Amino acid sequence: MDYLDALNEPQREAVTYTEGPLMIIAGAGSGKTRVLTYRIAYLMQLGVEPFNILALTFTNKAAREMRQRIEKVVGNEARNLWMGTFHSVFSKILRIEAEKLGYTSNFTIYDTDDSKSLIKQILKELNLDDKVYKPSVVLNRISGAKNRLISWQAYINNPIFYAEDAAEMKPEVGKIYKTYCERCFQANAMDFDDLLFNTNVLFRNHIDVLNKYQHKFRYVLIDEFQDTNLSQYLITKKLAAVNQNICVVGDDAQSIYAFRGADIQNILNFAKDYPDLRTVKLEQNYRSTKTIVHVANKVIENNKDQLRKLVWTNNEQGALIVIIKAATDNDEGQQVAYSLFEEKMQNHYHYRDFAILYRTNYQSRAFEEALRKKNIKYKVYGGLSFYQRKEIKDILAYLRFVINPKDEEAFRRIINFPKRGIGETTVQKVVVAAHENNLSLWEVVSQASKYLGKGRSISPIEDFALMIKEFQVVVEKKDAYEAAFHIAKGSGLLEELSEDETVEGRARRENVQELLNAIKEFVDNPEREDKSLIAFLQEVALITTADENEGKDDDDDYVSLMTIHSAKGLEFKVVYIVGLEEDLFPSQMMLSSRADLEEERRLFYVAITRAEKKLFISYALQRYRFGNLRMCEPSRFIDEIDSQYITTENSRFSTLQGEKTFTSFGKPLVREVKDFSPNKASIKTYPIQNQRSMQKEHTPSSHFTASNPAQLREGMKVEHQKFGFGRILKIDNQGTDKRATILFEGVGEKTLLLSFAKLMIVE
DNA sequence: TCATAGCCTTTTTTT
DNA sequence: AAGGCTATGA
Repeated sequence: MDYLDALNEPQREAVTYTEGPLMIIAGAGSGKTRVLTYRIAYLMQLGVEPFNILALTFTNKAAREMRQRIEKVVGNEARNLWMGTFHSVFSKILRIEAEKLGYTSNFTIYDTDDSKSLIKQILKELNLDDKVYKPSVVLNRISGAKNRLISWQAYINNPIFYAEDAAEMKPEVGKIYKTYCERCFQANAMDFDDLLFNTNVLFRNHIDVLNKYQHKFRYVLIDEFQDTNLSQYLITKKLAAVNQNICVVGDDAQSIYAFRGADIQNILNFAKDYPDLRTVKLEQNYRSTKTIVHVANKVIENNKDQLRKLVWTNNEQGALIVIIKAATDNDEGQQVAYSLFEEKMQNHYHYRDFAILYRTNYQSRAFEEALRKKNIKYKVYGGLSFYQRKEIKDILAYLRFVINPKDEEAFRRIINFPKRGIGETTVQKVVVAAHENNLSLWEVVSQASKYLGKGRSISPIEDFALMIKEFQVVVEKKDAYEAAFHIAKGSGLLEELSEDETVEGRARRENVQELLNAIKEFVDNPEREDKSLIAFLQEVALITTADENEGKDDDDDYVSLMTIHSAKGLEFKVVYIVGLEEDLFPSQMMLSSRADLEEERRLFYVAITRAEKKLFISYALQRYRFGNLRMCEPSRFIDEIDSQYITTENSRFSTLQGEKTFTSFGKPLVREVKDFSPNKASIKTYPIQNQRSMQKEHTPSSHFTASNPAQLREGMKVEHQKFGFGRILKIDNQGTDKRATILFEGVGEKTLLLSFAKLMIVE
């Protein structure tokens, strides 16, 4: 245990104080992961069996990394630790105990899309307007209730909730909640929140089960405690009730998931639940320069709700924080790319030492373009996950349905895809028959002649039922990979894709192949005990973008582009926090819905503290948002930074002042910057040839329509700002809109509205 | 049942 | 800018 010598005093205590409740307040960069790793290793070296330790992390990735690090200290015994996210650990337990709750162990996990589509379905049935009851808003409300352990029964019986909903003109939310839960149950499905909610129900109603796990998990650890919700906290509290060996690690200053039900009060109130709680504060930062630590502290000081602690460091003073002012979002991209390259050259850094962090995913575009132009390798994290792609979801839906034929969302997805002549009317008939006879959709479909009588639509339905039954036999007999391959082929999905010879089509086929490979890997992994298709589907349902394509790159030297949320837990030598504009960061949603900005500020704090050596902050004065150009004001957060730590010397912004000719999209433009004081900047850009628009006042625009739509003809080669080169396949002329279907190289077909499309004729 | 023109909405972060 | 939804006609 010589690793103890390398730790500072509070760190050592955090590792070795093993008996009784412990709270570790770990400031940013204070060596939290190290402490957690050693703590678990230490426990094991004291003789605690790995299967008696439960460690809950925030992401699957964090769990995997920690397991590897522990393995380095204690060897492959670490494999037997119970370690993972709340959702993954308790979905496994629920699978074992499913019958006790009236589910079967092959239950489906509904993702957010499934939940939303089910809500849409329910709205239709209840005759409610989905513009008033926006599915995402309704789901949020339901999710919030579940996370606070408010059942639909409690919700309906509580006049306060009804009043709240009525005040928002949505009095029927309670009814939707009820129906939603009933339908999930009928479908033998749980959504993300159910995994936690039902675990609570299980432990409440089945004391014997609770006892079993209480004795099994002698030591419980929770990482990122500030981001747990009430439902999660109560689970762990119950589990730790016997042994009282609960250790939570967190930092209230980094609580950034309130929108998902995380409750910062959990960490603020923890001491009340455990009077003999031991608290350890890790306040020495080993990651960042003095400048960065100072600035971070200063920013977070503006929040009222917090535990007292002072993060400090012995590291060097370090460089000042550089503010980059840009004219437009594209200019911001270029300046950041330029600065990043300079920084790399001057300091002999690698690309992997850099991160560009933004508030929303769509902001990545400008940076991708600029980096690509400079031949800088980058990787965008987040956005659309592999498992959210249509072709993947289609296959998964087939697999889900074969495993759990009650899965209504999967049913709706596959019943007529690939097309087999079962339209909406027929599906409606099935639904009605199912309701009348109190059966599941599958029960009706599998005995179609009995419940649907005669009719034109009956034979395709019978064919469908036969196909699924055959798949079920295959799943029984073969391993997960062979079964999945058989289903992909037998369903007609592979054939459907094989007809598509566009670039996109080929990419889809590759994705399907990759999914099949993933299943094969799953089956071939010797460390895995449960190789069933059910196990695979459960794991896949809980995979997030942060967990994907680990170590699949031949070359891992690239700049990381991601949202601030997904940057939590990571560190980079040089960090660019971009898009620091009012309405964007802090987000407009926060500005309008809540008076205080504390969570947005914590988000800024998290972003700042990712940086080790140097921090850049950038903002643009004009930006495309929701399809149109807006003027932006610099974020109030910039003003909150201690001005003695700021420099703007690197900014190229001053060079934009006055009139300047530059090119955009191949054409020369004049840009005129009149006034660039932060609050009143005005920038105009116009095409140089167009004399008339130069004389006229017009809306500021950094782009212009390069081609008159009237000049476009089918067969022409064109260039689009975003999609690159393409050829016009077809122009539709009817109606008020003109649009063109264009095949873009490497992108596939896009249909664009010509009055908006920024197309340039190439030949 | 299916394809499509035209209209309408979107408008944050993610297990 | 782009995707979803609906009415319409084949």
